[in-house]
Amino acid sequence: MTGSVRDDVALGALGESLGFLLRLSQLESFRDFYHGLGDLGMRPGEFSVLMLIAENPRIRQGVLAKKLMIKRAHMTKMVQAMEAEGLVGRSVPEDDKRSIELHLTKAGHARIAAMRTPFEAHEARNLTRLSDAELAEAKRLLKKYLGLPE
Amino acid sequence: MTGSVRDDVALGALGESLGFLLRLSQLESFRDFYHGLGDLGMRPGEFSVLMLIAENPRIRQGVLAKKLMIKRAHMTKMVQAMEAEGLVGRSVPEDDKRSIELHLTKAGHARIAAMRTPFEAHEARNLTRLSDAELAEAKRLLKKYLGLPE
DNA sequence: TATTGTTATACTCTATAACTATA
DNA sequence: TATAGTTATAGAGTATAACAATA
Repeated sequence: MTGSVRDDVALGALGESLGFLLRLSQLESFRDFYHGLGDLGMRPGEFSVLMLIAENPRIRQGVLAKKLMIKRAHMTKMVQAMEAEGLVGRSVPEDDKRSIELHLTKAGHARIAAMRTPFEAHEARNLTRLSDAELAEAKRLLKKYLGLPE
Repeated sequence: MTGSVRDDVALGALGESLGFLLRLSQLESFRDFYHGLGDLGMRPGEFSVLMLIAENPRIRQGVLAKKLMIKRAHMTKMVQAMEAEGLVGRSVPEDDKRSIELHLTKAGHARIAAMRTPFEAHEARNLTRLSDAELAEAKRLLKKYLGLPE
């Protein structure tokens, strides 16, 4: 039996640290993501890349990397893996031949479509402890913290 | 010059995802942590371990690992490194010789004391975009999301 | 000169399983 | 048998620097 010893832990100043709370919350959220979408063979980071390409066809790798706070070197590997999987296509634009534009293949769109319902279920699960209003307020505050538009 | 192309990116459904917002917010917060405390040779995770040991003398490794959502195998390595640095001491309690109790050494306490002011400055920096009241509300909501006491 | 994407390297973090010693 | 910590291994994420092609 677990918890028999005494595992109530005082958090002290850490319990009032935004960064600490963000870290734990993010781990909790990712855990739920894997719980609901793990079988679909996609991690949160990959999912976000796919979603952003879908929303922004012909987006460039560097722009995508910056937006997702992923290093360009890492983005290269992710995108190459997704291209090998047949989810993403790449093309060099005429106006800047250094860069690479990304788009979803048919399979990429299908993958997103397949994940949509379990993803929404995952999002809905966040309501177990937070009310609708609280969840909305939490999102609003995080967006403001990030400097994102309302 | 950066931003000359057009790097306004539509987030779509992702922009309304709590997990996605948590992820970006956490990265932003950690970035600031490194900016303010990086020179002190301690990462956010190590700092949280040190703080929790300080708050809970004689805490057991497994309890600490569970609270911080760190795998026990990883916690072993972290604690060993901190012991090698002379920050943490370990002892086997009489009542359960399988387990290990942790405490801070004098150097460990000194390290925390040295980090206190820059850590508070880091926390204060979170107020640049959020008001006092908003920051407090954000923390309250995250704690509730985590199932932590008020 | 600066930027885009690439490659290579190293380190951290995570996940898993097998192991030991205790319970 | 179950649990606490350890070890080993593999994979994923991150950071950095050097490079080629292009701007």
